[in-house]
Amino acid sequence: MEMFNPPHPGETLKELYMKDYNLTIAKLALMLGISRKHLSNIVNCKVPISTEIALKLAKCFNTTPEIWLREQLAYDLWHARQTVNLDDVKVAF
Amino acid sequence: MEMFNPPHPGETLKELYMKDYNLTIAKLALMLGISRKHLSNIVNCKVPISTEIALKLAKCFNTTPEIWLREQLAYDLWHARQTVNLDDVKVAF
DNA sequence: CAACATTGTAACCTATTTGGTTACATATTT
DNA sequence: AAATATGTAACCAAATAGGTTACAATGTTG
Repeated sequence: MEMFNPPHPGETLKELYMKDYNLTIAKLALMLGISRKHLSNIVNCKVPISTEIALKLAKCFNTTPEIWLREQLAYDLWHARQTVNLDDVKVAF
Repeated sequence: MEMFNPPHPGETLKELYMKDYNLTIAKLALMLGISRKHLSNIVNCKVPISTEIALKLAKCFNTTPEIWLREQLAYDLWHARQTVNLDDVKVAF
């Protein structure tokens, strides 16, 4: 159970990939075939990376789609822990 | 990249957990605090396990939520690969 | 067999999410 | 100053997650 707020994969995309390849949001959006607005929302951590977009990133940057989705999963899970109430869930033993 | 259709986590839930603990769909739904219909859809592989439900399963069966979500991820990814068209995605190098 | 428990599913509903377009104002570079 | 790049608002559409209620079809068991 992670103690600290894991990074949003959009941050990784921006800092580790777009920076290295000198890609603007507008250029990369075109390359991926998604809207500039949506990519902007991704790199600003406003929306999650979907399975479909993970596949596109994977092809574009020659990664696995899993690295994007596992980072998204960690991010989502951390935030869900802060909000989901489990008090009424019964334990099975 | 997995060659074969990975199992839906609902199958695991049914075969490995509900069977062991002798839980019916109706009983477990109550314990988790979700509707019987929704749990039925999960164990019949009709709908995915959400982050929230993974947290509930984790508390109920004393697992990590990750085991449910990673299995879901593998399932989703495999199916997305069969449908998402990546032909128009440009490679960044 | 009769009674009961369990299940799948249909019909319906609501809120949220994913993604798009267009337009405009603000940065940031050159 | 001109050109480029960005954030974001106002829209919109399709899909998703999850709920309720009701009913028919199973299984199970006294």
